[in-house]
Amino acid sequence: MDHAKGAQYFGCTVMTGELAPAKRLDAQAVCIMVSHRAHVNVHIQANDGPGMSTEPEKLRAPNIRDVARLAGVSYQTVSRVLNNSESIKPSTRQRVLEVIDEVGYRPNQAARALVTSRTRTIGVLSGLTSHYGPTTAVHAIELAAREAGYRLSISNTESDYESIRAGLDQLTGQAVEAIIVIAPQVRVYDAIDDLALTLPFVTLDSTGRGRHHSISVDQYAGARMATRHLIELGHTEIVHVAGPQDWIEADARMQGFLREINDADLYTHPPILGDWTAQFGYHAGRELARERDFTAVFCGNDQMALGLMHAFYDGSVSVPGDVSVVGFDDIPDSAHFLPPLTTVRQDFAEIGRRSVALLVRELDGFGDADQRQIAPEMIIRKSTSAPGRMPGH
Amino acid sequence: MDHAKGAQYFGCTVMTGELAPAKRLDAQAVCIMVSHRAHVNVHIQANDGPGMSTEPEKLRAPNIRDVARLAGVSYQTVSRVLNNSESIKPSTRQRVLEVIDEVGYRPNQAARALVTSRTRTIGVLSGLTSHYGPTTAVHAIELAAREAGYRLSISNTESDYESIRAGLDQLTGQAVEAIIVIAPQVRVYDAIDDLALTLPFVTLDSTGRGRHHSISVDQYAGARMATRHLIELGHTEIVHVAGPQDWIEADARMQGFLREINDADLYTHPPILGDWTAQFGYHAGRELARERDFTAVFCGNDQMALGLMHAFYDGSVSVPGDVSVVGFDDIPDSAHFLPPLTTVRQDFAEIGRRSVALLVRELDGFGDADQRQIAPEMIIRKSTSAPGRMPGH
DNA sequence: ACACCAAATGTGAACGGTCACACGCTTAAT
DNA sequence: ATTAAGCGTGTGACCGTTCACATTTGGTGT
Repeated sequence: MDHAKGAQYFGCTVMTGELAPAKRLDAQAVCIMVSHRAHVNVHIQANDGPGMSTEPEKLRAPNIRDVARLAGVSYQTVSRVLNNSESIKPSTRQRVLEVIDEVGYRPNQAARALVTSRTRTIGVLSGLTSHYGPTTAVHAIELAAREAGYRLSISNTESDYESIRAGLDQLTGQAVEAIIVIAPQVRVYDAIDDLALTLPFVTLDSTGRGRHHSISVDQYAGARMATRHLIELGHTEIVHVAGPQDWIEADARMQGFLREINDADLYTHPPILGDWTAQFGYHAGRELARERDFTAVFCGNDQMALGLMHAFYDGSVSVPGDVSVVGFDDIPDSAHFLPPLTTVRQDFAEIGRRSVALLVRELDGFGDADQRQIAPEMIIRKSTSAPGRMPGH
Repeated sequence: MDHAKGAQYFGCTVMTGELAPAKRLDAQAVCIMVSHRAHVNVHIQANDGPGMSTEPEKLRAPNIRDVARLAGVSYQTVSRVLNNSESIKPSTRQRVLEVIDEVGYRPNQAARALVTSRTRTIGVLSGLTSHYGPTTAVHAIELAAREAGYRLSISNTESDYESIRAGLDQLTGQAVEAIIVIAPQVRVYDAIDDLALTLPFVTLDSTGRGRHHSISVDQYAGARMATRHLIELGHTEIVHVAGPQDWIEADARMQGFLREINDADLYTHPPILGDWTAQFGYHAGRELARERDFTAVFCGNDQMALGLMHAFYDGSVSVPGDVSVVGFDDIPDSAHFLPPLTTVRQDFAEIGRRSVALLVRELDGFGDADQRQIAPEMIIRKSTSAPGRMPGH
């Protein structure tokens, strides 16, 4: 015999009469009341949507036992229907589903999580979420996760160690089942190590350093492609405007650049370390426009290339007439820069999708996980040409 | 007397000997075992971080009762400490906190949500999450929500009714306590109405239509500012390249434009309806470059302005020499377009913050909620000048 | 008619917290 | 001395679901 106080059902208080204050009506009595109430409820619902908003009393959403009573089965049977159990007679399943639909029953995720200790949540630790790359990846991740029956918990972070650690802490505190790290900074690894993270996680970087999973577009290869493109056009004096030193991607791109320069036996201009912004690109461009001891610039991303070209325009340095410029990322706008930017495209959405696939396979034990490195693609537009030649139009 | 099977504590199986298979050790016995285990655990932890990863058995995280036993208090006392209850002796609190720290206890959110029926989650329904505006807003929302002790659940959506409805459905299914809608499309309202949404929600649009909360930068005013700027420069033939018709913001901007044109008694060029992308702006620009029956263009956003200027460049239409161009949003890159774009800045982060503040006040009953409309700001750069005048440099 | 097996369904406990209330111990007021 | 009030703490029930196991049902072989 189970107990309760007040016994509110679908917003209707059922008085318990002579019973002690903390006693619930016995099962039979409730059953009768409930049938009645449910009937009323169905009517309300017809005019009023699934909510029971018009009832004045504090309302209570229907639960699995309510459904069970109305369908004339046990709560366990309802649970089995919800979990697509094999051993349910089709007619029973049908009836239960009808009731579920009728009363607008939604399973309580918290209760489910509590007993299964599975939250079906993937945590995303992301830095610079307002930039194109991370943003696109997160979007793809959300879609893929939903597809696989997971939800997302996103934690934005600054690049300092404390913030990263706090972010990870927040996620684990929410009992996420896996983590995707899109804050590809060196310090992330320290934080992960320090927390002795035991759940599956993926980082979206290209180094493959450490024994953890990582999925990414091959930054190193992309940088080599970009640099080789310039070399093949005939450039021998190439400057690299790089991303922040503590970003893994920035480092990988710089390594690719240096390798290619080295292989071609060219003079190595010291790279300029930037912060990914167009603003920085502009400042760098102002400086560079003064020197002019180069004929091409490889920028760590498209935004910096944009700022750079702006500064070159202001300084009457023609692109690509005087100087060729290559970017990285291929953000949607870069096709419309002036001149349209030659750049290296990376498929952010794809890495998002793959990282989810990988984690889901780890968590649920099935699904496909493909190879890890994704090839970048060289997009040749109008910001590059052979050195010394005037622009195409 | 409470019961359990197998009684695993911190990953160590405690054999129950003669007891029936489903009986837990009595409290006293567990207490002893636990003290021992906890001791071991503390040692492990010192080398190994808070996790108990090295234990071979299936592990179980410490719960409130484990903490209570180790601290020599009841679980209720621990609960009170967790919830910052007033009536706890400082020394007791201290002791409990020490144990919590020692064993690395984290409260189980699912259990808490189950009993309180509060998830402390705010749902975000967002369309086009990869665009600058929504993205920036979401980022700010995440920060503000975390600040206020809420987490986010994000659902991305297409612009069709079914997708919007599915998104809302997903969020309510997760029992979010409130919803922020950043998919400011007309159909959103239909979906909201149809679902008879009973929880607090905010839309980030400027119409203030309906009786719900909405927080936004005043799009209408912004569009008027932009248009007036052109008029004041002396333009009389102004074209508007608008956003998609079903976007509330696009409509508001168009209304502002039309109003200003009307007030100045100018000829009304029929607006061109676009899709926010630079690509569309380019196509529109190709067409417009052919006509040339105007001297200025007001674009619904910066991206379209970018594409437009690209097309103008290709068509040898000088900006601002032949045609002035104004954008909307002031994305970070627009200061480095060629020419740098005159545009209307709106503070996406601020609307994100305010919407959270509003909801938190509604949910928790305190906090400050400021006025709803936020003033946009006119940013004058180099893409506008008086008609017929040659570009500034 | 019988036991017997599989399929379909039901029962009790548990998950890890919070809430309402009860209880014991001081201290101040009668 | 007796009672009242209040602080600090403990107890039992409950939130809504799933799990392990128990029980019923219907069909079959002998």
